[in-house]
Amino acid sequence: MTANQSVITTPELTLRQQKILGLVVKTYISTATPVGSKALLEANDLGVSSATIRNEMAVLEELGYLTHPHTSAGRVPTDKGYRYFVERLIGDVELPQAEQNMIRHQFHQAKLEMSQWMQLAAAILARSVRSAALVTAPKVEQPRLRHLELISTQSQLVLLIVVFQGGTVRQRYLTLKEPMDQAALSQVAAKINSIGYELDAASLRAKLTDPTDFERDVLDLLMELTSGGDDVPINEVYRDGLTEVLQEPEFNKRGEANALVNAFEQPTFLNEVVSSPVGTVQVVIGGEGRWRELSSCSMVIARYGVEGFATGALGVLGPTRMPYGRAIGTVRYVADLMSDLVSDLYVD
Amino acid sequence: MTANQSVITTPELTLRQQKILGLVVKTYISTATPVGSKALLEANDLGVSSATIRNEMAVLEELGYLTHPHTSAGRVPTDKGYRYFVERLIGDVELPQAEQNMIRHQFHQAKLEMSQWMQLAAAILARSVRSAALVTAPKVEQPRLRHLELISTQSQLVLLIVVFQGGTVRQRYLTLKEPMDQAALSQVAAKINSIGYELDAASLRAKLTDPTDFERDVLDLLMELTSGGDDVPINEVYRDGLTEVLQEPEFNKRGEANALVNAFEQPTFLNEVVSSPVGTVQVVIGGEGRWRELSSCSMVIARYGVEGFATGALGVLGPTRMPYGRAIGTVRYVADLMSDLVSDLYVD
DNA sequence: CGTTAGCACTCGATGCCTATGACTGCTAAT
DNA sequence: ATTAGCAGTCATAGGCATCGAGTGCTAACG
Repeated sequence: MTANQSVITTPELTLRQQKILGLVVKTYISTATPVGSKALLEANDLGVSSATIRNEMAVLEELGYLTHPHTSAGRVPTDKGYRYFVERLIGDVELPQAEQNMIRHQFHQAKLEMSQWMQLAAAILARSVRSAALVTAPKVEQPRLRHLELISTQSQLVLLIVVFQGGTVRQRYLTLKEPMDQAALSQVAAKINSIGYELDAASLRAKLTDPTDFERDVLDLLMELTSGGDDVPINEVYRDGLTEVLQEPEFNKRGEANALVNAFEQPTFLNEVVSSPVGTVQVVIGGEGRWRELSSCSMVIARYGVEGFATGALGVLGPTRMPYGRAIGTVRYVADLMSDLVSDLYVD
Repeated sequence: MTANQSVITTPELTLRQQKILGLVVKTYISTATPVGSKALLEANDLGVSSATIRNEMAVLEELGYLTHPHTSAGRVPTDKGYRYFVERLIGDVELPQAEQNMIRHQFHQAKLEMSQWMQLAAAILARSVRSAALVTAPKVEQPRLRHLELISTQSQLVLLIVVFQGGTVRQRYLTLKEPMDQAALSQVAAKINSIGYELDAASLRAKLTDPTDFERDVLDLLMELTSGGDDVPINEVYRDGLTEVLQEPEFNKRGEANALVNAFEQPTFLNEVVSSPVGTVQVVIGGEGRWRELSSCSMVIARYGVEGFATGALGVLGPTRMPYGRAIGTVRYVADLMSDLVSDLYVD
């Protein structure tokens, strides 16, 4: 293997350049300061002098993988550099067995409740990757009715509670056009329960012939609740680790910190991931594509759950200077764990 | 009324001192820079010269109501100064009618769902006070059973869903010691539903004679869910406005910002308020008492709901340099609104 | 031709100095 | 009791020299 021979399908980078790029990325990720040729040489055993490294770095800069903050500073990876690192140089990202066990153990110890698991998942992601973590609740695709309850409150207000197959519960209040007592409400509920058991809202509507006005209202509400629509439960998001990630030096600057906090509070970017299949981990570096504001942030996200049945999203949000290996490994492992849980619990 | 005659029961401060203290607090709150004697004089029509104001300020400083960041700077209120301001000088804190209407209007426009109202309450608080807002879900004291559902999933796991009077829903998974099919589960659920309707968990246990092992497990879980215990739904907290409040100049310093973000993510201070009755607004300045870390933060919090039945907490968290008048007025108004909602919906 | 030693150069960071000016605190006069 | 006047204080900002990490270039080397 000669020096300028390239691996895989990367005609433009020599092996040595790859090695140097990888080392720069790794060093910068762990030290947070621009890395110079000399420092790189001292910490790692490359067979060459600092001058050679400087030359290679200059080439890597010309190719767009590295930059300089200013003339007399060391090199810093560009987004393209990180991207190359993630795609080709990162190697094995699987979590060590010991950590996998630890995580699995924590899940087994938690109380048997979805919300606890999601909170736990967020905590694990945050601590393991040292970044902000987000987990959304799994969303059932075609929820089938399990049980419906109509509860009268005062002032012509009725509380509707629906339990769907798999245990999703939704509730909503409903105003009555004319008063009804609890007995009448229970009767309607019983009727819908018997007709609609294990049906989705559309089938239920088709099957319920000649509904009263009130029954029609209830059905409309059911449709609305199951279609999802715009009321995607933005609150059903579990978060952790914001404090820790704000410690990172890149968030000294006011603007960067704000962009991060904003994204964390309004994680619209999680919708990005809906297009990808369950099980694949997506890496967005420096707010590629849209997400201009997140220029100094990266995210590693994945969907979890059972495709076509119930899926959610989870991931981490941190500086571009993120430990991508750990992040990808942890996100993948936790997503797989959560998928198993969903498959155990929701699919019956 | 002579100049050194005091109002109410404040023997130590003359009227003029009160006026000056009030002006200093107000000016500092709106400008965020230490206020000097001259600036104070120019903006307000006091009948005296700057030298007199300086003398009075020196007295106020000696009494502990004001400080100096350094010799050549203007005055800044101390926590004691803010406290005095809030207790005695603040005057009318009721929101103007127009704002009340606007807020009420927004509540009427929202979808009829408790979670939406809480999110809305947080949003209104955050925007109106320009600080971070927190709202916790109302917690029912002695929840009575409305409906219980047992749903079999694979792998000897049962999902238990309970609907309580008033619409609170809790769910939890339960492991079976030996397999049971859905029919058997439904039978148990039906039995508990018929016996326990409108009972609290303790009464239900008393009434259910000779329970099977599985029934006992279900009852234990019910007790655990209703006693609240340590699993106070820390996730059932609605938040808003963190981004905005982080813009305030006091959070330029890393440490202060972190303390705030921490408190916002883990709002243990909301437990502080459980001792106070519904309807009273509590003001904690500069992390008085415990909350040492929150030395540059203040909070204005209140409980809402129906005493002894279902109550939650809400409030705002911001810099000590907080518009206390608006904060108290808004928190009170929103808390009252939420109390009305709870009373309409939960009490039947 | 790739590699290397050596060296001039760049530029942020640091420290020191000197205004500048906003305020105070004091004193003496009113 | 109040006020005008003034000396004194101290954070802030700008100017300037120093330092040093790190680069880019050139010439020499194998």
